[in-house]
Amino acid sequence: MADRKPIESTSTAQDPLKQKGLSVTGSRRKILQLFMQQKGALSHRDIEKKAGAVFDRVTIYRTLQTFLDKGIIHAIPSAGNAVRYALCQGQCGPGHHDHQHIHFICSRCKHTFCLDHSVTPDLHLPKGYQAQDIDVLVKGVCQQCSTTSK
Amino acid sequence: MADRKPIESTSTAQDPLKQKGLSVTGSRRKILQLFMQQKGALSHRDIEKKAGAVFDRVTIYRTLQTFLDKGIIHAIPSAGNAVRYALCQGQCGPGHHDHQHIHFICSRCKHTFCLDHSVTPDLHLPKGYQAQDIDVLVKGVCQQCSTTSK
DNA sequence: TACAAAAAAGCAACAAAGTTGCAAAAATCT
DNA sequence: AGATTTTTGCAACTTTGTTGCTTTTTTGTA
Ligand SMILES: [Mn+2]
Ligand SMILES: [Mn+2]
Ligand SMILES: [Zn+2]
Ligand SMILES: [Zn+2]
Repeated sequence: MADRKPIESTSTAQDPLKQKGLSVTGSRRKILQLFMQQKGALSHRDIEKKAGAVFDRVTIYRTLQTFLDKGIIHAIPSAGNAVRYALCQGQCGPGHHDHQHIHFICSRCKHTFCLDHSVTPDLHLPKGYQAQDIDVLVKGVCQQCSTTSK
Repeated sequence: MADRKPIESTSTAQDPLKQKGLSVTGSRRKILQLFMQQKGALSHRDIEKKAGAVFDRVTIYRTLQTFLDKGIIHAIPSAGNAVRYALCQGQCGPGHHDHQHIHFICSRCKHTFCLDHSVTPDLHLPKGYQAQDIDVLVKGVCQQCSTTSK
């Protein structure tokens, strides 16, 4: 007896990963935790840095893909080559994402935020175009940056 | 005399490149032409393929950057790693882009379109957030794909 | 038209981002 | 605790994007 401590599970069944039907591993725990500790969205690169050199790059890619598949995180498009990811709010699940909020990209601090209480507006599309999914990206100055300094 | 044919210039001054203050070169001509022949948006990759192996990859990157700077094309964000580009409509210029249209990404044919006569809607943002620029991305089925077949 | 100056293209080398197959390790199930 | 399934790490590779430098092309001017 004495040590063993498989992965440090609080109780057992109410693990958020378990609930989504995922096995609980160190990298998944850590990456999920990073998202939860974070106000803004994270890129693959951000995670690599924040996690330290503990996990392989490939593991991070695969974990992000798994989280996407299970409806735990969603991808936020970007010009430039830096897709970012953020936690889903609740109605998402395996193979099914449903987001109605706006994404805000601060041109000062460069962070990306989910504006959780915003709603994507109704759009008028030309005849023949059928919308399935809408992403609204707003670039500007975030709350933090517009109050802090200048 | 006989041949020389510097770059095949129709008349001289009314070249769209000249008008934007750019020198006229083979790659700029060709790439601009590709955009004009095209209904949808083009990625760097698309251009590489359509241009054949005539131009160096680096030249294409630099040409795209130049066109962006001069307000000739605009970048369309994307999840996944494939930023696309499309011609600007007119009010754009050096260091200044102003677009009010919606971008439509067809999940069937995978093409990206500028919906030129659409308008980005007014948004209600939380207090403290100041919008500078808005991108609306709609994923769905395009006109072509929704009439053609099925 | 010819020449000098300025700009762009091509090349090479590199950096960053993303993918795949496979063997070892860890998590789960019984 | 042991067998089974899943995930991880590693290596090798592809794709995408960047930078410095030299050669070539374009442009403006004589
Ligand atoms: Mn979001
Ligand atoms: Mn457009
Ligand atoms: Zn900010
Ligand atoms: Zn289509």
